[in-house]
Amino acid sequence: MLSKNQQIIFDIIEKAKEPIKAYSILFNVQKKGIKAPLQVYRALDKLVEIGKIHKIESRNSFVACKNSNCQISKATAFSICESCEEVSEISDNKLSKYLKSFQNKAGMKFKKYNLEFFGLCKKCSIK
Amino acid sequence: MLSKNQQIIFDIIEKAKEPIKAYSILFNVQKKGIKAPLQVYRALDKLVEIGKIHKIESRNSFVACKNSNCQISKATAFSICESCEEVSEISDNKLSKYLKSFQNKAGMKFKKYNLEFFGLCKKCSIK
DNA sequence: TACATAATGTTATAATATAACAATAATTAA
DNA sequence: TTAATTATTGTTATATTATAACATTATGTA
Ligand SMILES: [Zn+2]
Ligand SMILES: [Zn+2]
Ligand SMILES: [Zn+2]
Ligand SMILES: [Zn+2]
Repeated sequence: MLSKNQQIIFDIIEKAKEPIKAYSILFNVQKKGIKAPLQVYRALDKLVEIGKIHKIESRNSFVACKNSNCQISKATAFSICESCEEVSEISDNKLSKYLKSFQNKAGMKFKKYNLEFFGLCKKCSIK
Repeated sequence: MLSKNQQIIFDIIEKAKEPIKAYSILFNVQKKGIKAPLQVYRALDKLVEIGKIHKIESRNSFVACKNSNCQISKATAFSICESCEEVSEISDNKLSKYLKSFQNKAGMKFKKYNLEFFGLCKKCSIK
């Protein structure tokens, strides 16, 4: 169960349909009484922790999770268009299976990963 | 060929042997006459562009490239210890081959990717 | 030379994120 | 159901990361 602030902030992110930044969220929720950056960041931290949202690290922005399984596994993959900045979450069983079981040469076993692909989306590659 | 500032900043990063942050670099190069953040960020941008260094996006820090091939391909993968923050660049042909050729369902072809694995390094997993 | 491009220097400011402390709400254990 | 514990909230101040704008100098090239 999400707390009041968590729910407010999650709703904004989910409605956004595109990555949204913390201070843009803040601007959007000020009418609902959330006035300080920290209130936003705390909710974001929690939402990331429970897998309801993901942070797009290269863009410092946040999106709602579109899958069901990464809530547990913290295995995230995104495609990012370098022209229009469209971001979409990749859901590919083969890819996630491969990466989840990946072990590096030092024998380090990983608990989670984040993968960001960059390129041009369909629309932008036509232009 | 690196310019004067680029070389100074690259040397710092290479010597560091661990990810280093922009303002930490700035502190280290002030005795050499580089006084402003922008001077550091411009050199960093260029060094990232030519593949001499990589940015660890989840940590806002920079490391020298340990491979030879990602200078061209911009295909980067790192393992990050969540306890001691040790970062190492992964060099795994099978992995990079797989990811370079990855296509998502929308048929989007990618020019580059960045992958960050998180877990506990050998040392930290013993404790 | 003259033109273009890349790099530098400098000041100011924008954007992103956390520290520290106090109060309140929700959960759990006795 | 009271007490203890944990999670959440509110608030102010500040730290950290990054870029805008403009002027100047160096380097490469026709
Ligand atoms: Zn997800
Ligand atoms: Zn696009
Ligand atoms: Zn590299
Ligand atoms: Zn470690």
